[in-house]
Amino acid sequence: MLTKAPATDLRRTLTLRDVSEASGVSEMTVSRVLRNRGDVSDTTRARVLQAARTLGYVPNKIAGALASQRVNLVGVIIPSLSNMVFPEVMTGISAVLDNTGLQPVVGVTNYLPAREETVLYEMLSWRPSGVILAGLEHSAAARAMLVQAGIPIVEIMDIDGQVVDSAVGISHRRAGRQMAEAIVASGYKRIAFLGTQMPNDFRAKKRLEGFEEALKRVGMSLVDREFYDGGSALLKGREMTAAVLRRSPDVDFLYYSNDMIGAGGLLYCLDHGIDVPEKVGLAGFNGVELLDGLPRRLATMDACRLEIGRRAAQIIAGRNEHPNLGSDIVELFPTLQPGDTIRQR
Amino acid sequence: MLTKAPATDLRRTLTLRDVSEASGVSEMTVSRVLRNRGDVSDTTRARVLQAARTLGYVPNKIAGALASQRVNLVGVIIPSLSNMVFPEVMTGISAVLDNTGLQPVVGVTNYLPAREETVLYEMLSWRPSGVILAGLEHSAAARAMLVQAGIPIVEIMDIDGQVVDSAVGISHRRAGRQMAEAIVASGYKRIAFLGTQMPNDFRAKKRLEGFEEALKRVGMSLVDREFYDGGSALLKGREMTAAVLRRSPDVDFLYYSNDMIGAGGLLYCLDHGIDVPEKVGLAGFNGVELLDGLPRRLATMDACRLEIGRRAAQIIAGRNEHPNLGSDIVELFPTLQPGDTIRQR
DNA sequence: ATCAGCCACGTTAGCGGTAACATAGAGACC
DNA sequence: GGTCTCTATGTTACCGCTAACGTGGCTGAT
Repeated sequence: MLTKAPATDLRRTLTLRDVSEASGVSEMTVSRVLRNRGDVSDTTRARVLQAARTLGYVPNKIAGALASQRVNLVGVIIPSLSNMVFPEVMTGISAVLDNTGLQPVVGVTNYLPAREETVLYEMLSWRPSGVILAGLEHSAAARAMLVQAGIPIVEIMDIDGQVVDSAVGISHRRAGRQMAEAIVASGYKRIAFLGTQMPNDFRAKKRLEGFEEALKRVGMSLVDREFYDGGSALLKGREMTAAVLRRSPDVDFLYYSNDMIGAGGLLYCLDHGIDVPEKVGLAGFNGVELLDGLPRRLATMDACRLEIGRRAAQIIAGRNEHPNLGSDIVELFPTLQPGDTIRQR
Repeated sequence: MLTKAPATDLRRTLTLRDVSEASGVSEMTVSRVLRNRGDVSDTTRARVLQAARTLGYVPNKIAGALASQRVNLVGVIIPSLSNMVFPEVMTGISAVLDNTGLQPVVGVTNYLPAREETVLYEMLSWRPSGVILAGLEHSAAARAMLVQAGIPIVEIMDIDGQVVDSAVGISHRRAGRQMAEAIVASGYKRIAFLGTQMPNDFRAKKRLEGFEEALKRVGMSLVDREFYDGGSALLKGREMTAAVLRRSPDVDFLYYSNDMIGAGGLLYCLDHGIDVPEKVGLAGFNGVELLDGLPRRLATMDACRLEIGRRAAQIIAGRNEHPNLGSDIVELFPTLQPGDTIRQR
């Protein structure tokens, strides 16, 4: 005969009632103790905590959230984790949220708008206290959900475009322009662009637009361009650089859409005895920590990633405490770090 | 005078009742349509979907989860995102879970046991369908929670130790041993170790233990060692390598605890005209993609990160579908990639 | 002594869904 | 035609917790 588990199955997950019975007070009092809310005498509090601890009780936030209509989660939607840029944004976000009782929950879109839509839908279905998401370009459905959600929304990284609610970022168009101006000012004449193929990396696209615009203003234009997608960025940087230099031996500057491929290009040039920055200058974008370890410091522009994360989290946290605060648009200004790969005139 | 919002506030978040009223059927039928469960006529289904879409209804998973006692979340607890190793594990996990209706939720511990404990507590309070977490070393409280939780638990990366429930990983001790054997077999005699300071990176520690054990077995031992913490790993690799070569000019092999500092060391050696691998050999650990772009391929050992993520997710998904499946311990075997930085005899 | 006021706790009624069961209506089958 | 079956839908009772309010007992001012 099968042994039926006893009525009080030891493995059944515990509820407030279990703690309440173990400590001889009502469920409500236990709830008050565990949330540190309302008046409870010290002796009762101690007894309840003791009971909860020995039982190994873990509150059920699902029930709590449903009852209180409060969820301490903040959705964070980013295109990629392997990028090295978003982990730093996350660091900024976590640093701020850690002091607020709010908690970030990450979703990754892989630069796919359709995926962004489903990730957003999933997140909103958990009724978070706010959403932080990268970029200003979203599908119509996603935008509608964001507007409808009735919670603070912060779009990060970029401010060149229309904002749903709040935003923290830099102008990538301006960043591209600034880099072009610096390159031109250093006397480079024949400039090539090497970048990502991804049609949905709108920020890289805007940088390129700004870059070309600034060139055009002084009567110049790109002499070559090369795109890639997928694979090891460092390796791709080498390969693309080789391809461009072979095809256009007379280029004197290589502008990369990110530091990783720029680093690959730099290593390639050094390997092949190309005089950097005299014969060929190089620049990337992002200011990733990795660059510190390269033989020469690549010219780049800091994308303010940590600060973007921090400010975005502050907006969410602020709106969470003071619900009638308005929306907020914060523009940050990246600084150009010339490094050792742009000629100093 | 202030305009009071009308009774039917348009910004109030929608419920099943709203959809039910808009489509003229009961809440239950709406619920069935939205979950694709149970019999619903095609005409009703179409009407309900239409209503839900035009209203912009987003289901409340909190209520759904409470009622159904089912949560489609899988907690994933990892030490760090900036590491380059965990993003790849995540890729493996996501790839498998995407086909199961389960969804990963990431928590980061920064290699702090106390933080692991709180992250785990937070996660369990949402009653996920499973937990995947890195490493076998946990605080007593964390271990107790894992045991109590009554859900599938998969510890990943490492299998040298005691498993709570299921595990997928490699033996880091063996990996260290294998690398030492390969190095010794290539004729190197004076070997130094360069690694992380972090007292809680137990896997790096185990690799070193295995490494030293294998050396000891052939009557050798490390001639020098150097540790770091924080900062750009690539740069630290350079600095540590410089320090070791200055202090012990006669070393002929540098064993790094990870590829990133190994890459820094490699760049340093190449910069300084040191003959690699004849005068000095180098090896790292992990098999990160980054290495493909370096001037020379660093010797390393693949940590099977993608596969670890996949297998772990499979275990969770399997247990989720067939609750009476047992626990499972999967050992994977990393392959040594000699690259160009170990002498070939 | 009386009673307001407060403290420490208990009671009640949901939160927004879903499981489980109930039920009306349309065929199917004898 | 009557019973049976099946399909499409509705009803009821929770899930585990918390907001809001209720209450007994003690304190201290009057």
